[in-house]
Amino acid sequence: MRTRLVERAARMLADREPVTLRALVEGTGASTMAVYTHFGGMPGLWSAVRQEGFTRLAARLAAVPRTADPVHDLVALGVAYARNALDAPELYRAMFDARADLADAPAADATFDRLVDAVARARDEGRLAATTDPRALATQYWAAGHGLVSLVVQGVLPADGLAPLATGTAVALLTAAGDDPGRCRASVQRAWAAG
Amino acid sequence: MRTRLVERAARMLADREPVTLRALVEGTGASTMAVYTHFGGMPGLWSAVRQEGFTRLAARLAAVPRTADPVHDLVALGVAYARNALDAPELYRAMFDARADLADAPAADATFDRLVDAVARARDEGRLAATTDPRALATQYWAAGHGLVSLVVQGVLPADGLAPLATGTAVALLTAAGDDPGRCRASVQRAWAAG
DNA sequence: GATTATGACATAGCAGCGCTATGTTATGGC
DNA sequence: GCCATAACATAGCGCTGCTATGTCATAATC
Repeated sequence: MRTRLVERAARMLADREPVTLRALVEGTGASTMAVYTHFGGMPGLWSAVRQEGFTRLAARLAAVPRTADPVHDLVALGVAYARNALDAPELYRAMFDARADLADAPAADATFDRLVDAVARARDEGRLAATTDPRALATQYWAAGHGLVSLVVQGVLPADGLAPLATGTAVALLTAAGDDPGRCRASVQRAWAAG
Repeated sequence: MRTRLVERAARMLADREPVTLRALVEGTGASTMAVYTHFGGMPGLWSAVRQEGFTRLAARLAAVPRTADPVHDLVALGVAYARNALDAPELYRAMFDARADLADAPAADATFDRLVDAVARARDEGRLAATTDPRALATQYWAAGHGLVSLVVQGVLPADGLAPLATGTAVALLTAAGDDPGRCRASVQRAWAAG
């Protein structure tokens, strides 16, 4: 029942239907109380929906294969992140909604650690400078990607402009971290072509 | 009356009070109808609040002095942008709220053009490569800044981590656009120290 | 095996929300 | 002087999330 409600909320979100208490339980056979017994209320439901969003994102990132090129893999994570967001824009907005509870942070941290690890690997394999702080670079990388994706999801930037902007920013951040410009650009473009 | 309601909404937003129709008009002497005669409803009020937010941002950016160093000025715009957001985080969130109407875009475009002009100047004065597309670089610059500021405003990133992350990203983007790394870093750090 | 405690469910109704229909009043043009 | 118009107030609608209360099935206890 719990999972059914969360999945229905995600479906309604994707269908751009307003997710209200009564509309949510309608069709499930349950009454409005189900939301309170399982989630304690609507904020609890939204928290569960965000967790679901991060779970789906984690699955996407886990599906990104590890190749011999760590920079390519790093960018491939970004591409998967962007595709995940654009495939379910309303869910992405819910994940980063202003009313989001910071208690949901662990779910986000797990996916972020995947990014930190990818940066650390690129550094350890010599593509990035040895002085690179994986956590700091991953944060810059993520924040830049989040900014671009947010603006696209919101309709401020056109979706077809995302790829060139994201590649430009990725190349800038990674070459600043010590990667060879030509090699970096090749890795980045290969990752976007594959995604 | 119009301006009074908008300013009161901004004040309530800053005070973290929920901005509801009845709470808004209470204390102004007006009734709930005032919101409908002046704004056509709550969405219209929010639109006006966002316009007010962009107006204040434009005033902040206009107050940034023009110096002999175009890269310094470019970063100074970013610093002013960040300070504006952190001084009124709820207003910033409202400006980029998911429910924001794209019809409010012109107000945002005006402030964005200020950034494009600053990039174009840096290019024209030889700090950035002649092939630099001011609009594209400004978009990357803005998206990265928006991503960082959004995460800080939301509490995901600590506020004291903003400066180093932002300087790192700015240096990466600007050196990738052709600026001399050492000179760029000096300009960036000077702008952050001044702001 | 009967009893009781517990959790999940349904029903009804609360206060609050944005909004609208209707009535009132003040201002400006003819 | 008359009236059109805009701005205001009042009352009430449908909806929201939520809670108080009642029902019922399951499981543990003696």
